[in-house]
Amino acid sequence: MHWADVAAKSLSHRGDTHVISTGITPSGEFHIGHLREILTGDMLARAAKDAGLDVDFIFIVDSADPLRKVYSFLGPEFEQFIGHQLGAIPAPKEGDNNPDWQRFNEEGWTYADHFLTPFMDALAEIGVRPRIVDNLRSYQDGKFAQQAKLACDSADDIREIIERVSSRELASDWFPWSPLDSKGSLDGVKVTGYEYPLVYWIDSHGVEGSSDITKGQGKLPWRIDWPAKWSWIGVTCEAFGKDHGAAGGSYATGREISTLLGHEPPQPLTYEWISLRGKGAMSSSSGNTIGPIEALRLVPPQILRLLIANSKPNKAIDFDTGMGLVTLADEFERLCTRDFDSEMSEEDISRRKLVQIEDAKAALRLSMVEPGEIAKATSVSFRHLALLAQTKSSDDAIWQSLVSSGAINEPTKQLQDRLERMRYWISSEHFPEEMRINILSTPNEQALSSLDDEQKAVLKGLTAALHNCQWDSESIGSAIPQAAKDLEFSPRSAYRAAYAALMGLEKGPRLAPILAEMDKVQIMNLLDSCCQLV
RNA sequence: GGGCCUGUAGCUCAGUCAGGUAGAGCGUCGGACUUUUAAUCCGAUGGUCGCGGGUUCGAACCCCGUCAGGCCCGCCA
Repeated sequence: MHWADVAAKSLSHRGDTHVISTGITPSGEFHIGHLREILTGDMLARAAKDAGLDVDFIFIVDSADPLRKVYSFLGPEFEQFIGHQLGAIPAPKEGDNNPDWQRFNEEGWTYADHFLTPFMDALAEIGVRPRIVDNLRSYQDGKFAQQAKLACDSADDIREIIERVSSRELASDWFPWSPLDSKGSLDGVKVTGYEYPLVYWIDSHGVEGSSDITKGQGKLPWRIDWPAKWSWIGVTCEAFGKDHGAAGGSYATGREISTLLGHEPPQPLTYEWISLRGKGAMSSSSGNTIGPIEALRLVPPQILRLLIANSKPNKAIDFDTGMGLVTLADEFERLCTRDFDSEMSEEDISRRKLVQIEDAKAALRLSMVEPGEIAKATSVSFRHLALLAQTKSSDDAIWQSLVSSGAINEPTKQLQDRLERMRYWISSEHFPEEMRINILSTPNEQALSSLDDEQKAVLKGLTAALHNCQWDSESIGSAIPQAAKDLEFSPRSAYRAAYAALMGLEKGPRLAPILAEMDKVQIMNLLDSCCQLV
């Protein structure tokens, strides 16, 4: 059974109504690692709905978290906001990346909005539409009031849980509430007393004050904030990264604190990280990232979904924006054309085979942008489209080629969309070299020397034929095989010779349309030089 | 130091929970397509299941140990 269906089935044993949650801190540019968080949750939510459960899928935006430091993508003026909540400070402004006070004051446009909005747009395109829970607003609206009171009343119990489970010692003045100081920062504030609903404090400037825990004048520390959310929202299942999932991590303390707060801990689903192939783990601060938005400009959303659907959550994904993406995309096409039901009804099918077919079927179902959407193959592989996009200058020429070869009747919107992404991909640094069409500028002697006498002879005839040939795709296309036929050889020898001379390869893509797009004089010079060498 | 995850074909991974003849895709190789050849179709190739013990009629799977990689026990998807 597919991992999402397994998890959904396990959820069904707990009850019929579920709140499946995910959460991310909008501290910087989102990357596809974050996409795994939310897609894991989305797929689980869909699987649970398919299993007949009543599901509310939510995305908690941790806008109450403080700015930790002045990241490399921020202007120096952000120094003043360290420790301030992401949903309460201005966004970086285009240009100098310093705080955009104007938009902040006029529209209330915050740091959190700035990073969240493009991510939400990408999510919509990928078919993920969770209910958004803004954490800062929830605090301000008093949603945390009851849990915050319980936590502060049980400060000693919570301290005991965290110290025991994470085997870490808490400071003597530790308190389960982080008040905002006189300047709006959560850093360097010492709690001096508590009398519901007020927490008394003294800040790093020596200022004293009080914080009302029912009105969001501060927040719960992360390890309590999380279970408190589970409690007031009623979360029954949450997908989270392996960092939270390890023994002693925040889930381990969270589940005990959750019980203390009177809420049954949610069913966990821990997932592994995504790294960029050859570049190690994704990290916003090192700039080693690829955003969901950029990934979407390369491939259609279904393929991004397949990336997640195809890997069990506990498997690390090494995201490859080069050949790996071609393989993934072609696999998606293949899945679309398969008839799973007839495959499964085959006689004498092994249990192992059956599992494989089931998983493939489920992965495809979960890869659809719209739940329940029927997969339709485009009948044009990524590989083939990459080739066409490189050899034809206009889109119309590509559709013409595909129609005349019988691959399609007309360019669908899906195909047009795919071609657009393909053209962007080809122009990007991610496009793999081995897919790129390269016509040599000087002869490749090694490739030429591998030709046999027959092929060498054909090369000369071919060169002569092309000299006299009209320079269009059709004429070139007939001149190449004809050169071999004139010498009573198989057309294959002409192609073999042409690839060796023009590209230094044994085989390659359709030559005629490529040559037709190129300068005849340049090609003929290359071929003439080759003829002199053989 | 304590704990979690991962290790299966050249590559990406199923299969481990409920032990029963080692699987898929990609790649590679071969064939077919005689004006196309990175396409498509057909076929083949490929693994001491990290290593060592144990339990069992039987172990990739269960148990013990061990090696390697990643991660957690401040913050992090």
